[in-house]
Amino acid sequence: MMETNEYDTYSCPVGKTIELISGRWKPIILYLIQHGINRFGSLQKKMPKISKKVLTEQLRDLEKQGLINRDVRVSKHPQEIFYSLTDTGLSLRELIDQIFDWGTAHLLDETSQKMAKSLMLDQAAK
Amino acid sequence: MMETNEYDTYSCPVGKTIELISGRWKPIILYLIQHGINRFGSLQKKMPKISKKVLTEQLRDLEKQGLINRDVRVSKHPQEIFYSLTDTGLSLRELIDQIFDWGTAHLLDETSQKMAKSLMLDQAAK
DNA sequence: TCAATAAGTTACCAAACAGTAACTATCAAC
DNA sequence: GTTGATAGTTACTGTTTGGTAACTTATTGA
Repeated sequence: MMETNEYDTYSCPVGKTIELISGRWKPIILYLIQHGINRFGSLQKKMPKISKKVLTEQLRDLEKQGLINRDVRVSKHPQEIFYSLTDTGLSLRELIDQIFDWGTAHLLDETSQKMAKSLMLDQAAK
Repeated sequence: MMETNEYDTYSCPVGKTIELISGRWKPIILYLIQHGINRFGSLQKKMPKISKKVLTEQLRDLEKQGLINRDVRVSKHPQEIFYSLTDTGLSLRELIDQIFDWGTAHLLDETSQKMAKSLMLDQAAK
């Protein structure tokens, strides 16, 4: 077997996958969109600490990466924009759930444990 | 059910888990250590593009995070240092394998596919 | 016509992260 | 006492990421 294998970040599927969701807010955004929070404004309300600029950036990224769709309804009063998960985005969410499970099992401080519980109720009610 | 849930990156177990492995080289380092590449020098040989500084930083990080052990053998000629996975590190590797599977299934360019095949041989031979 | 709402954009700033190149410390063998 | 190996450290630089605050565009309803 080849002993001279060389490893680089550019050819590592793990690194590339993590890149997809390593924006500070991306896992949360994917989670919220999957749960029907699909407007710019309602996403902002759920994440009071994110700025418009960064929210726009991360949404554009996710769109470019093929994880979400951006649909404009021009027919309405002020134009309305709806975000939704693509198939790839949905399958990635399943992976993120596994990451979530590992995290709640291994990272034990009070804040994240509290969060974990409230999220798990949501998961159970899916 | 509370509709006023607010989401923040500091209380998200997914974000925290991803932080553990979001150093540019960390998934690869964990992979190599698990496969017996456990010396500073041999790690460097497998990742020719990493600098000593960054390799040191990432190893120190992984140690602080409780994912690897750093053992010094002073008895020997030039002092020898051996890295190994902790239990947490090992369980994280299993998660990383799932991320790996998702990545190889969904990210299809030639370089990563080539890499994927060679890594899968290794996995099969575990 | 003027305020309100939705969904941004722009300019600017600070911290985090990755990288290069040169230098260091320790010991053993020659 | 100098060379070579192992495992770093230091100083400096450049890029990426996230953040603030103010401004913009389009449309509708009072």
